[in-house]
Amino acid sequence: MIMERKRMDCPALPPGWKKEEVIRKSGLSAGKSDVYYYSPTGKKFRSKPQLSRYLGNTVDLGCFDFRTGKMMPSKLQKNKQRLRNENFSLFKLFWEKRLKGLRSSDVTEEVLRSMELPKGLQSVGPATTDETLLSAIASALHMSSNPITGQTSAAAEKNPAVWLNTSQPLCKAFVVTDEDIREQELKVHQARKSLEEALMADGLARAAESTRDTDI
Amino acid sequence: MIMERKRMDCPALPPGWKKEEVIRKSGLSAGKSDVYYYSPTGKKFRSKPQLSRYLGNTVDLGCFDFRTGKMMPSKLQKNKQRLRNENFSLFKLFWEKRLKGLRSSDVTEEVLRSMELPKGLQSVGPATTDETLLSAIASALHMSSNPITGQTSAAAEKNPAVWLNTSQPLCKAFVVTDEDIREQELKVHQARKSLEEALMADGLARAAESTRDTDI
DNA sequence: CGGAGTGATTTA
DNA sequence: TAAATCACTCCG
Repeated sequence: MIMERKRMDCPALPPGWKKEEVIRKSGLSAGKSDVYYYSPTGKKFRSKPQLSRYLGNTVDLGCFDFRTGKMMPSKLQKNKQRLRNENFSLFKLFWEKRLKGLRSSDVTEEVLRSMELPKGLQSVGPATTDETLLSAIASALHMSSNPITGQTSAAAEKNPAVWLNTSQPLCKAFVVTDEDIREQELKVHQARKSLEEALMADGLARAAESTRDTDI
Repeated sequence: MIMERKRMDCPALPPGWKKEEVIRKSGLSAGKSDVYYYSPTGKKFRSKPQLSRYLGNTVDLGCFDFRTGKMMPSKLQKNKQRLRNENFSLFKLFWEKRLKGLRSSDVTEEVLRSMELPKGLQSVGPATTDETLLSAIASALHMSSNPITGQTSAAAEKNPAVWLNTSQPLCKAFVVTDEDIREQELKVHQARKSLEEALMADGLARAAESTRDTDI
């Protein structure tokens, strides 16, 4: 008599959490298994996202392998990398959109309002802090002194957050006159200068310099 | 209003087949797209190999480009090359397996039974003939006088037909004594000699020489 | 348990 | 490196 559907203790989770593995008996996926977790109160969890939402910051599931129920340190590196990339892309989308809409007359006001980061930026991953994002901002301000061609891939339109050419701002490829160039450069310069001032005034630039993620 | 996820007719396939392109919306691969095909009965196909297996010899997908859904005559040359290589690898898989199981006492009998090629060898690609395979056999008998290391890739286990190191026989990397080597060499020599005799006796060697694929 | 959507792996 | 295939997750 085989004992299936047994709820096992799961040392990687807080005391009282149980893990269960159920083998599929028929169909195309016969032989595959589903893994479930049960909270101390008996609530059932069917996926890692569901588990993460429930546990929140009380447990870091970054390197938790849902299927085995064990911590896999190897996963940590990949997750960190992925989160950083997502943050960075989101930041650029956000920032370039801001710059694009600026006119020189309202740069300062705009920059100040920019300090409220959009929801998407704030909610990416449990380990994400405003500090990390601002660090990215500070970095980005100093890294591009190259020719600007704009985004050439059509994919950028559909999914700008990921498909941006990371060395180019968010705008389509364009043809411009010399006057256009001067005008645009002025706007960008003013916008950047104002942002830097705003950052300094707020003490945020310092925070950005001393972030824990030093390997960006 | 953008129309996504629309199943389009695909003129390159038989009537009733549809093609669909779906853009990935999130995650690391956001912005990339997946192409699917649907048979007249609604079955979904997610890759060219899967499609090929289903259509078998009823449609020649040699120059079919899965992503665009169109026939690309330029692909033909490459495919011919690839098919030949696959045939060749399949042959070696087959033959080395035969040799591996031989004992010197039953070499001749084994060789004669080997003339029935296994199904996998006979059904690869619409243009494949026994003649082509026998040509490959004849070639292979005379081309390898190199050090033998065996197959080192773990992938060879899963997909031997394609992933064989084409300069090495089908066996795992091994450690052997001098005696092992002499014993094995004897077996291989005898097996090859017997095969050559069998080929000659059956008139197959001639067929192998005059195959249409002269550019192997 | 199915299957669309996405990650992971392998290949050219 | 990017593209193609394959495997898996996750939620209905």
